[in-house]
Amino acid sequence: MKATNKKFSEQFKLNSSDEFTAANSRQRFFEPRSMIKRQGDQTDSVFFLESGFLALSKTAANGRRQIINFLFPGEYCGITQRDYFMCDIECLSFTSLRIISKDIFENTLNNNSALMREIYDQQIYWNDGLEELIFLLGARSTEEKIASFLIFLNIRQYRYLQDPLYKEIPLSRADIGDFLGMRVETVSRTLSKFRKLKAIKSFDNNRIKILDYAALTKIAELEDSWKYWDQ
Amino acid sequence: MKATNKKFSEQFKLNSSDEFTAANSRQRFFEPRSMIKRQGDQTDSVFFLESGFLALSKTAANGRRQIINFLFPGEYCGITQRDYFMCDIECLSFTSLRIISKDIFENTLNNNSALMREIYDQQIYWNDGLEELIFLLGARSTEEKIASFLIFLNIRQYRYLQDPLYKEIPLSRADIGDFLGMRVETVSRTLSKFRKLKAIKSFDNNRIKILDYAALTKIAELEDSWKYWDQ
DNA sequence: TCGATATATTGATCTAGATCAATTTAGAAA
DNA sequence: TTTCTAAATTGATCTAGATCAATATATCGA
Repeated sequence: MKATNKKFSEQFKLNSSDEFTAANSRQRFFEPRSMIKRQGDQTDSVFFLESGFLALSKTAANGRRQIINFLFPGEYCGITQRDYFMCDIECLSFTSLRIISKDIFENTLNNNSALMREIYDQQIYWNDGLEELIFLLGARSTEEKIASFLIFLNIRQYRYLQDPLYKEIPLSRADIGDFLGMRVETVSRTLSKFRKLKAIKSFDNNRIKILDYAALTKIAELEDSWKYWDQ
Repeated sequence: MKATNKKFSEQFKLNSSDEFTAANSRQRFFEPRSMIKRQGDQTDSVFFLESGFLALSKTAANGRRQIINFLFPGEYCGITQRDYFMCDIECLSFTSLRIISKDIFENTLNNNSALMREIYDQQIYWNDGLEELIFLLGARSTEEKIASFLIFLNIRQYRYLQDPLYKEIPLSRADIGDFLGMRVETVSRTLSKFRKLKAIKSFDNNRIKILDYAALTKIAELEDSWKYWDQ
């Protein structure tokens, strides 16, 4: 696995994946829109995303779905104190995943302080991001949310878009709405408006290109804190 | 400090605070509503909350305030990869705080794997909570949000309410609104409604007692995942 | 104790965004 | 290619919750 994963770990400086080899974990591939785990499943394994994009989402009893966050290559998921997953873990694109049993993950962590430190740091980073999201989902209008979201995705995707392997994450209007807490119609209307303003263009299927970054930033009323995402 | 803090660390099984003594940190006391840090301040220290309750909040350019989360005794705050705080850190009650310089915190962490593990675990727990919050703030109606919030606070406060030192967190209607993303009037109206249903009663100042837990749970449409908070 | 000031409650409107509905456009299958 | 099905767009209403406004209640200082 060290060999097959080398490209990603080198390119994105993700060393920790090297700790998990064919000997103590297994690799699996998924098609777009397939489910890796469902909410309520036991948290018996931890996942390392080698390539592709994931969405973590939870569907309420009334049928409304909330996307909690997106996962990018080089990130771990399934690290929790819960006994059961609170989210569906869903593939948005073709995905290559390393599956590590919870026990082995815990053991490796306890015996390798460098890895512990690395995953600890990633956890802090993830935390910072979740706080930003709570702010985004809270006190903001629809237009601000969508503008912020487009910038957010653009920044987080940036390094992958340099790679010929990757295209934009294929998100439906419903996905965007389920993330930002609004209906598809509202998403569509807002995107149409941005299109008329020449701030974005959409092409192919579900792909959005930002034409006027400054205009979007202005609509989003983004402030200093967002520079956190910019690396 | 080991001595003065003994009561809390014993009672709530918070050992890690013992790592930070008068020799490598300092204790400070705050009045309700005082600001410990403001958004934009440098992240030069980490805080350990010995007693009291804190709110982390961010105010947008347009004046709207979003409370990101609440902090309870025994929790750390200020652990971030950011150079500047994205939140105000505000006291909701009388507060006793241990202030640890970032450098010392980092050093101690790197030289003490048990402490690293403990803070790592707390970070995971915090993370789980943030994901729950994103769901709460997202796809839910006003009544669901407020009912969920009351239960959420009740559960998280439970162990402190056993202690004669503590009363309910003194939250204004504005605080609740800034957390759940609604206006004071809406909070007030919804609480009045719950009061008429005999689901809650309010007394003293800002204090709310749940009379009919089952009714609130029903309104909140809470599901399994919330048992996570219940410990 | 009595004002003075801040917060909570309740009522009357207004509006952003949800909901309902009708096309249009895209993608997949034959 | 044509046909079928799903997603996106656009328009017409409706409504939950915001906003505006008027008391009421609580807190604090003199």
